This record gives sequence, structure tokens and C-alpha cells, in this order.
Amino acid sequence: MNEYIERYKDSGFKLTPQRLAILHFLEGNTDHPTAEDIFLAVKTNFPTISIATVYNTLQALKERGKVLELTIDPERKHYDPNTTPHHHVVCTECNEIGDIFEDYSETLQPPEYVLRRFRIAGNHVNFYGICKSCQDKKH
Amino acid sequence: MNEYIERYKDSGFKLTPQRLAILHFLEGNTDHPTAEDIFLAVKTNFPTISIATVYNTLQALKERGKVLELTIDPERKHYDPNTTPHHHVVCTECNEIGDIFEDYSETLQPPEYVLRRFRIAGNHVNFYGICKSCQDKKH
DNA sequence: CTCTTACCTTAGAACCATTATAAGCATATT
DNA sequence: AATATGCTTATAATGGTTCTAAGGTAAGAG
Repeated sequence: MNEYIERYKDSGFKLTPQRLAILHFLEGNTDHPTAEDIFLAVKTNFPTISIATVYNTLQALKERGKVLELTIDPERKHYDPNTTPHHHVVCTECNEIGDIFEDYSETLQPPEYVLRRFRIAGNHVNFYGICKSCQDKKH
Repeated sequence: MNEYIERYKDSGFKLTPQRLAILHFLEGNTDHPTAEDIFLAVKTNFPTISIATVYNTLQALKERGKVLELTIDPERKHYDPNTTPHHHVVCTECNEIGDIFEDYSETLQPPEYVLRRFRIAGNHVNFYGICKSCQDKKH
């Protein structure tokens, strides 16, 4: 837990028990949970937590660059504690999201007509497909 | 208008006046409109149209592969009548979306550990940046 | 032609993820 | 101990999207 104290002091981010529980759940999590996923998981150890606290905490983490909000699933937002540049693969059946750690930056150059209209800050690749368990479901 | 009759007969998609108005607005449109954008635009020529009809029509077009639903803007869905493979650039300030017609498919190969878990059907690149008019707004 | 059927449109209600509100709580500072 | 600040919470509000149910339309059957 000292890791957190180190990481968040000076950032005006109070490490309350609720926030520690959320941070602990997110630490190393590669499931790309939704706010509700986080809420339900933390609730088992911390039954009084409110969904509003989850959203508030995610907002604060987002502002501090500690978490990425993913707009990939058309139905809800997902959160990714891995803020290093990487990409994703999404199951078009169940919306499961997987990580892709591959550096495509060399080849992903936006064309001239885009550079004239936008100052580009980053990019992100999504692959779409069907995951194993959804393939199996279709007998 | 005969183009539409040709294009949609046999697909069980009735070409009502409302649908023709929506198709006409979408034809060649590169603005990536939201359902509300479409509703407001069509409403000027067709004041009785309902937003439900816009959503119903978009759903039907989506199912027939005539329109792509874009999950890029965290706030709302956008629709793209251009269904050929292409990519997008998004302004992180105003959510304006631009098209990128560049073929990255050669180099966008998902790694082995992804191919084992997903049957990949496609990919999509988003570039993030700030558009001209938002750059100017920050004086 | 009329009748039937299938599908479409519409207003409004419902839904649901997310955000806002306002009251109470906890902790650090004076 | 008093105060201030920021956090948590339940609940309400918001807003995009979907659902519902009633009526409309037009093509095909008789």
C-alpha cells in the first residue's frame, strides 16, 4: 500500500479506503472493467461503497492520467489502468476487450490532408473479431 | 432517386419518404452525423419526422451494411454512410471526426497471442488530435 | 377494386449509463 | 476544540437510445 502513498501524494488525491480498494482492484487488471464491474468487485469487500464514488474516483484518476477511458464498446465505457500506448481487440459478440502490445507507430502516419487540419497527439488501433467463447457458443 | 430503388429492392427495406429523406441526407455526407444531426437536417424538409424513425432507419441500414455506427465519440454515436474500409481522426476537444483514406492493412497484423483468442474480421485506426478551429479557440 | 397483411411511422414512455446535487463524514490544520 | 477542505453517499436528474402501442400506408390476395 505504500506504493500508492508514494504515487499519489502531492497530486491532491486523498487515498481514502474506498479509493484504495478501487486502486487495488485496478492494479494489473487487464479485463478492461466497466464502472459497474469495479463497483461490484469492490462491493464484496466494501459493501457500503457507492457507484458515485466509483465514477468520482475514475474521473479523478482519468484527470491524473492514471487510467484510460475506452470508447470501444458501444454500450458502455471501459477503463484501463494500463496507460502505456497499446491497442485493443474487441469481440463484436460479447464486447470482451483484449490488449495488443505491438508498436505500429512507424507505419501509422496520418496523410498530409489530415495533418493540415489536425494537430495529432496519438493513435489507437482496434481489431474486431469474435472471441473463442463466442465462436463456441455458435455450436 | 431511382438509384435507391435499385439499391434497396429485394432487401426487404421499404423506401418510404422518410427513409428517402434520410438516405438523401446521408448520401456522400462526410460529416459523421449523429442521429440528432440527421433528425434536425431532415426535419427542415420533413417537419413531421420523428427521431424514432431516424433511429429505426439507422438500425435497418446498419443491419444491411449500408451505414457504419461509429463508437469514437464518448458522448454519442455517429453514423458513416461510407462503408468502405477507412479510418478516422477525432478532435479531442469538439469530437469532430475526419476521414482517413489510407491503407494500413499490410502492417496492421495482430500478434499471434491475439489470433489464438480471436477470429479477426477487421481493424480500425483512430488518430486523436486537435482540429484547427479548436486550436484557434485557445487564442 | 376492397380486404388483408406486413411493415412503417409516430409520440411518448421507458431504460440505463453517467453526471449532478446536497447533506453528512473524515481528516488535517489552526 | 473549531474550522476548512475534500470525500462519500443516496438520490435525483440528464440525455442518448430503445421500446411500446396505436394508427398509417401500400402491395398482394381474393
